[in-house]
This record gives sequence, C-alpha cells and structure tokens, in this order.
Amino acid sequence: MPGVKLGYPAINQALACRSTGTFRLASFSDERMTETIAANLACLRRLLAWNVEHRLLFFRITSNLVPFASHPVAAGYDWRGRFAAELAGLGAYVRAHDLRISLHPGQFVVLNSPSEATRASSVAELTYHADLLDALGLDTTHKVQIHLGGRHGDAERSMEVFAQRHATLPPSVRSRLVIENDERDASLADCLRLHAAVGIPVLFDTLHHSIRNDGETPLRGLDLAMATWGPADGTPMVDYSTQDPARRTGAHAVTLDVEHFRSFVRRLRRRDVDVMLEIKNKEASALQARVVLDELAGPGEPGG
DNA sequence: GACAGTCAAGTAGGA
DNA sequence: TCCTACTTGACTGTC
Repeated sequence: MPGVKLGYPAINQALACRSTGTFRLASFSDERMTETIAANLACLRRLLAWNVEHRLLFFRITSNLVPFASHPVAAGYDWRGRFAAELAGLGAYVRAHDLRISLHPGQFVVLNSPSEATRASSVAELTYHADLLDALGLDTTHKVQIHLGGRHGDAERSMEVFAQRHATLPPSVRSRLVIENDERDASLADCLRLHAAVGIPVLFDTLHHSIRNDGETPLRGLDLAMATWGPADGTPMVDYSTQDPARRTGAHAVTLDVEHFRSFVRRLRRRDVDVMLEIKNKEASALQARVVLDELAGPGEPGG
C-alpha cells in the first residue's frame, strides 16, 4: 500500500455546513441559485481544509454543488463564469495539497436508455460533471464514476448501446468517465468487457463484487480492475464498504468494520490504490481507517 | 422548532 | 401495480 489516499463521499457530519444545499425547482431564481452555489462552494472549501488537516486526501464532491446544473431551467445561468474565481481557487487548493477528487452522478444517468430524452439528459448531466472538473482546473486523474444504467430486457444489447454512446461523448467527459461494477446491471466481468470494447477504466467496488461476481476472489477482481487504468487515469480508485447486517443485501454499513478494513489493507500489499469509504457515518469511519493505515505503515512513515 | 410529505430525472426487483 | 432503493437526504409547508 504505497501511498493509499483515503476518502469519503460528499458530506462531513462533523462540520456545521453542507456543500449539498439545493432547493425546489419551483423556487428557482437567479438569486437563489447564486446564494446556494456560493454557500456550497464556501462549505466545500472548509471541507477540503478539514480533510487536509486529517490527512484524508480523497474526496467525492457532491453532484449537487451546482443545483439543477444540467436542467433546462438553469440553461441561462453562467455558473462557470460567475464563480470562476472561487472554482479556480478550490482547484488550486486541490492541486497544492495533492488531493484526489471523484464525482458520482445519480441514478438518472442512463447512457444506454432506450429513451432519447433520457439519453440526452444523461449526456447533459455528465457534461456538467466534466465542466465542473474543468472549471476546477483538474486533470483526467479526477474521475466521474457511473453504473451501466440498465439492462432494458437485453443485457448484451444494453452493453453494446453503452459502448456506442460512450464513443460519442465529448472528450472531456470520456477522458474522465469510469464504470463501477454493481450487483444489479453490470458485474465486474461485464465492466471488463466494456473496458475491452471502449477502454473505459473499471472502478472496483468491494461490496457490490461480494454480492455479485463470476467467481473472482476480491483480490483477483481488484487486480483485473486495476489493470484497466492507464497513466492518464492516475492511481486506480476503489470503493470500499461492507454489508450492513441489519438491512437489505447491498446496503452500506453504518460504521467501519475495523478488523475487516485492516485485513483488506493488509492484503493490498504493494498495490497502489485510492480508497473511497462508502460507510454511512462518513468522516468518522475515514478517521478510523486513517489510524489503521498509519498503524500498518509503521512508526515514522504514515501511510499516505 | 418539529414534523411529515415531497422532491428533476430511471430502472429493476420485490411486495 | 405499486413501492423502494439508489450516490448524499434536503427542502418546504403546516402545525
């Protein structure tokens, strides 16, 4: 585990601010948009500083940072122009502290949808995510992760459609897009086939793989996924979680299973990955995981 | 201030 | 056929 960067998604429960602020579509106004984005960016700045202070160098920025960014209602709102200075400042902070950023658009991004309207809104949403990374001045090692979308009654065809549409995406989107295995639509093997077809890197999700796989052990699965990341993609990203025993299959645990995580990290050995902790209690688990990494790195050499 | 219903968007699976 | 979950609950009207 040479320099594992640890992270958590979107929200820091220890801070008294949220970068996920939004409003109802019916409440849309130029003023509301401006005040919400300004508050979200200010909170994001605090969040990143908190992360740096606690050596959590991987962070998933909320897709809500700019509410309704890909919705027609906001088509005339130039958020990139109005907040250019703030966004550039945030990006400079990310680069100065060697932070890693990811984004995870919602379930409404369905690139292979049979509906033309859904496909178009999906492309618009992905373009917003790429625009955000562009506005931050971040390179193609900062990623946008999505799932296959749906099977639409024909799993083979759905992957073909995904591949075809992937090829038509704007370069700024395509260069940042990665696909994550899930337990419903696309197993790791499916994602690897997509990689073979269009070159998209595969983000390995430990929990989803434990639920749905084709016999690959977790480490074998991880190695296969890691091999899909090229130099321009940076260190492979991994989503780490365990099953919440009290909830439905696939539900993320509320707290970190420290022993499970320790075992996971030990088995990484020399593998270079950045780990996103998809644990419900957010930064609290990330701090625990940080301790585990430091312990395993030994005295005098904190583990990245 | 607390609470409950609702919120831009799609899809599959379960009740 | 309706409800739920998802990546992250958050917003808003009512009491």
